[in-house]
Amino acid sequence: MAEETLTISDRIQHKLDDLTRAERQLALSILENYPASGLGPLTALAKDADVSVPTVARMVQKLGFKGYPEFQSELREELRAKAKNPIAKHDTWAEAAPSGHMLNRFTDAVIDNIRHTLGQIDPAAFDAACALAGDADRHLYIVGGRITHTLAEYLFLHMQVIRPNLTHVQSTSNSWPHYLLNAGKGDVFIIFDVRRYENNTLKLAEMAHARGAQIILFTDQWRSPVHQLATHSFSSRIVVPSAWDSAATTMLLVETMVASVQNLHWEGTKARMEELEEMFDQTRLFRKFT
Amino acid sequence: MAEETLTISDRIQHKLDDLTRAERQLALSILENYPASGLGPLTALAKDADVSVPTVARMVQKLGFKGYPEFQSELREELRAKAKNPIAKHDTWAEAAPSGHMLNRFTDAVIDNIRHTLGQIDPAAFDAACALAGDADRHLYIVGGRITHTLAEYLFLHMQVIRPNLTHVQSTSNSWPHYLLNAGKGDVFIIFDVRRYENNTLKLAEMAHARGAQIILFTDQWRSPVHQLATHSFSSRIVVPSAWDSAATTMLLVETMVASVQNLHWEGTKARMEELEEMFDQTRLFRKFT
DNA sequence: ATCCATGTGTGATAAATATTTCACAATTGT
DNA sequence: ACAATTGTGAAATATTTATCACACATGGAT
Repeated sequence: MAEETLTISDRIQHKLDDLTRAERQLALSILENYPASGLGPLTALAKDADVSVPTVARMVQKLGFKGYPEFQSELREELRAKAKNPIAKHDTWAEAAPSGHMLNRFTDAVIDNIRHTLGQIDPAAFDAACALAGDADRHLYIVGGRITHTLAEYLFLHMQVIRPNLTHVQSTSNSWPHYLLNAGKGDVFIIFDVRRYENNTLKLAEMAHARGAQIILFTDQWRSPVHQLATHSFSSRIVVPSAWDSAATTMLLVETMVASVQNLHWEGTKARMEELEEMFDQTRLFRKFT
Repeated sequence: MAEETLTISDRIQHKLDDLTRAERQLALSILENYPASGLGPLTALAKDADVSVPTVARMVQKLGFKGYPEFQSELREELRAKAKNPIAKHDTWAEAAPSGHMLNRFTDAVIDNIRHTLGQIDPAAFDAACALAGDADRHLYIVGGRITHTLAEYLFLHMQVIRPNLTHVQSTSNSWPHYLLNAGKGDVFIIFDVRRYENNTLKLAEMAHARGAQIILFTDQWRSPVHQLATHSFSSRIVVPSAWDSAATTMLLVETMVASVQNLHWEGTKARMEELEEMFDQTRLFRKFT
């Protein structure tokens, strides 16, 4: 139960009555633009609140801090905590499980990854990338590595329904140079490369780039070296409590891209989907819906 | 347009390419819990990012600040401005995009899916499933369908490092009956089946079940018919604003399972991972870390 | 394989700032 | 007028910042 839910702001307000005139003036000034002003030097705060330096020093100790540095440090800690969970309602996700259960720890990390990742994405770049990916006049190559080829294939399977003229390339295979023979200016490569970044993928990207193709890169927070060649690159945070990295956030981006591209060409997509349905019916691949 | 819209966060990201390895590490650490960590003393920041003091000093100047104090002061100014501005909408994920943007709509849906899915999972069943999946005495078959085989393979690739004695089966291939010849009592099948549920997958599940194998099923909220044969089944919510369903939540469950199983057998996994690393080094598949 | 340029950490140090505390005078309200 | 509060100016301390020289590692080039 060591959980300290009292913010410094709360503590100040609570003590407001015990403070003297100048101290109250100072306290209110701190609350005025909280917490920024408390994070500057003591002198600046004093001038800002129009009180003297000793008044600040006195009040901070009156509030129970050992000194101004400690006060600041706790303010920062509070800020940290606040930035971490703006939607902290769900401290557990699998409510039946203890909060230390892997289900909750892992999900926490993934949600956090999503938040960080989305916060850093430039929507204009994303839209531009979707437009490129949806342009059927350009041949689209989708490239994945040892692990990421599963994501690449997932994207490929969906894009296949949306548009023609695309190829799935696995950078770890030794057949990819053949594909590049036909690639050229105006074509688009969607490349997946997360750590550990693969040599083959980089080589492939270099060749594609040399031929004038555009590159859309999905990578991680440390960014594959391919990003220097890429027209658009999107980096996901991928850290989770595991010996491996998480692909969930990248998957989210991929699916969002599919949804966006599909929106751009809804008429065509619809027709293609219906054709596909019909073919599935004929092959009896799926169960009739019951 | 005297409006200074460039946040320090933006500036850092923009300059990310010009930074060296240690500097980038520092920059990412700053962004990690922004802006709190940048408001503490330089020394603390250096320790936090695990870089040396001069590195911090060098980088802030590289970013165009006269010194660390100036950097901090601008950070505080930014925080002040942000707190003043009431248009801090926390209901969007990609803050730069309008709330109606696909990035935000899609992410909303996925988070919602995760919440619903996790809320309905029985942790005991999950743990039991992980124990089964980690039991190297039982042969493990991982089965996916037309789309889901990408998830199946993702799971397979990771489990392969954790334990021996496993096979990836694609239910849409016509070679799967051969695999079943060897399957028997005590073996485990992890099966992925989401709508539209595949006939082949059901048949495979029936045969596996008839031979006394245990089945762990990953399916969607409407549950594949396989669930009647399954020892444990986990259903994800998969609805998103798209013509397709989302696999992101299922991916989350899969990754969590990998992390859990890995925990059960950490010693063995560690040894296998090190062997794998060594083999990778020899094949030069990956770039050395720069 | 060897060498070189680059980047990085260490430890030390000087300079700059910040904090804390004094004593005392000025102010204020009672 | 008294007691409490506050500001002033200053000084002592403590901390922080900015550099430096140097050793060491690394990756790339020859």
